[in-house]
Amino acid sequence: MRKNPHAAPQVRVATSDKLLDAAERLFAEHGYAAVGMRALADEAGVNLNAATYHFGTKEKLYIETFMRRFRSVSAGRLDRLRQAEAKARGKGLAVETIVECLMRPPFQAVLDHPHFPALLARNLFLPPSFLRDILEAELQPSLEPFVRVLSRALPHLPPPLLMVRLMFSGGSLLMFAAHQGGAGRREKINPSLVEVIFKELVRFVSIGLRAKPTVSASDMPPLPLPLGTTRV
Amino acid sequence: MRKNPHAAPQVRVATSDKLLDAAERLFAEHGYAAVGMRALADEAGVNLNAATYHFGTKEKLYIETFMRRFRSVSAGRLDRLRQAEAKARGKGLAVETIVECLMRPPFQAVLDHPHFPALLARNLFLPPSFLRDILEAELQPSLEPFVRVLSRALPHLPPPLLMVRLMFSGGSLLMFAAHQGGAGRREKINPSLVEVIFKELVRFVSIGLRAKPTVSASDMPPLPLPLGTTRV
DNA sequence: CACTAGGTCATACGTACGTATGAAGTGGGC
DNA sequence: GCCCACTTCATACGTACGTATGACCTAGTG
Repeated sequence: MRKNPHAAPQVRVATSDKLLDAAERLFAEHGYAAVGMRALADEAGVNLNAATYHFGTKEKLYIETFMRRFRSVSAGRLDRLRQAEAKARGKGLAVETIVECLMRPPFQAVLDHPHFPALLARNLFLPPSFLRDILEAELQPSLEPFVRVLSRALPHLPPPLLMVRLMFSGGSLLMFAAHQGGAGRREKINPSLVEVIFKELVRFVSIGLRAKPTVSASDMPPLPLPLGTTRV
Repeated sequence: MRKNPHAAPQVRVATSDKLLDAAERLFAEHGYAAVGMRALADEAGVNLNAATYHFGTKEKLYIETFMRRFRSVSAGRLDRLRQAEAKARGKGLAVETIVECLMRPPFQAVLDHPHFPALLARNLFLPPSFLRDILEAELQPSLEPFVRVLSRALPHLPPPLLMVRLMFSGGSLLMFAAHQGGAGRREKINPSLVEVIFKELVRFVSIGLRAKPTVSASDMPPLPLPLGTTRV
């Protein structure tokens, strides 16, 4: 039972949510292996056994911690893209528009959730092994539509080169996230500047994507989609 | 004793080097906290106590593991920059030249040492707390000369904007490294393509750096050097 | 009221951790 | 041949880990 419907509705947070929030803080800061169940329980203010009860194992808690944010970013991206396509009414989308759809949701999440950036960098760059297949399975379909519309917007860019440049673009976003992220003592970027930086990011990436290719398609064999996670 | 001193001098690797190599493999793959001293000793084929004897603590071994690669990359960068400056004989350097000096050494290290990319991504994005100050102290002086020559090459770019774009650029490199890195089952990029990709990286970054700024210097307060490590 | 299911609790299990200790082995210089 | 500093070894210490167990508490339901 969660809450007496007649009592004053003073915020009564479910134990599992307390755990997810605490896990986000600690896992983002220190990584999966460095955080123990006792530290998690203490941070959440719940019993040691609560995590096992609600999530089964530490691994499942970790996965859920990341996935609840990841899913909402993916959904936001596809939403924006669909809206932009509806608005364009069949005409092709501009590169800037596509890049904005791609980058705004994670960028916003970085600003909304102070620990999301580290969580993102941790799991996109160097996920623990048990997360990799799960992540890849979620990542691929959420990116495929963007690759599709981008190759329409950039018909002269050989697809493998598009992939490489998208990889670079993702790195730029992730680097901002990593820099912005965390609760450490490094000064964050002035909040009034983040919109400027976002526009710069979109610009930096769009210009790079649009650069005239120096190699022809025939010089470049197809590449696997290079946007997934590092396989370490 | 392992070997007759009169026998053929089949490679006799020092224990401390065996440990550093094993540590590079394991730490890169799994991270600091996830690797135990026993796993390290086994991987290196040495006694459990060897790491403590040669390095003092696990933390010091980790630091040395990363720093021996990091130092050589930093030195390579400064070497190249100095050579380019000597060659230019006082004339300013082209952005492409500077970017090439900056990116070639880490790029080469990524190709030479299969575990360097993961090590790099791990420690630049999400270093364990005990590494942060050490890393920052080494990073700052090795990057300052590049910032200096870049602001000369891009006099119309407000310095804070240069910083932001350098952050994006570092992300692009790191993303390539992270993707290339690791011994996992993800297929690596075809070796014959890496030079093409490097040229693309330099091009992508140089074009982005050179883009005409959309904000004026006055709209942008100075930013701290945003190239260091994430503070999580 | 008793019963039940969902949730929380203290406690304990076996294992693995990083490090310390001191003995044993090693090769170079005399 | 012997000494010596250096290195390697087996073993053990105390602590922390992830998880399991079963008692207890707390509504909601008849």
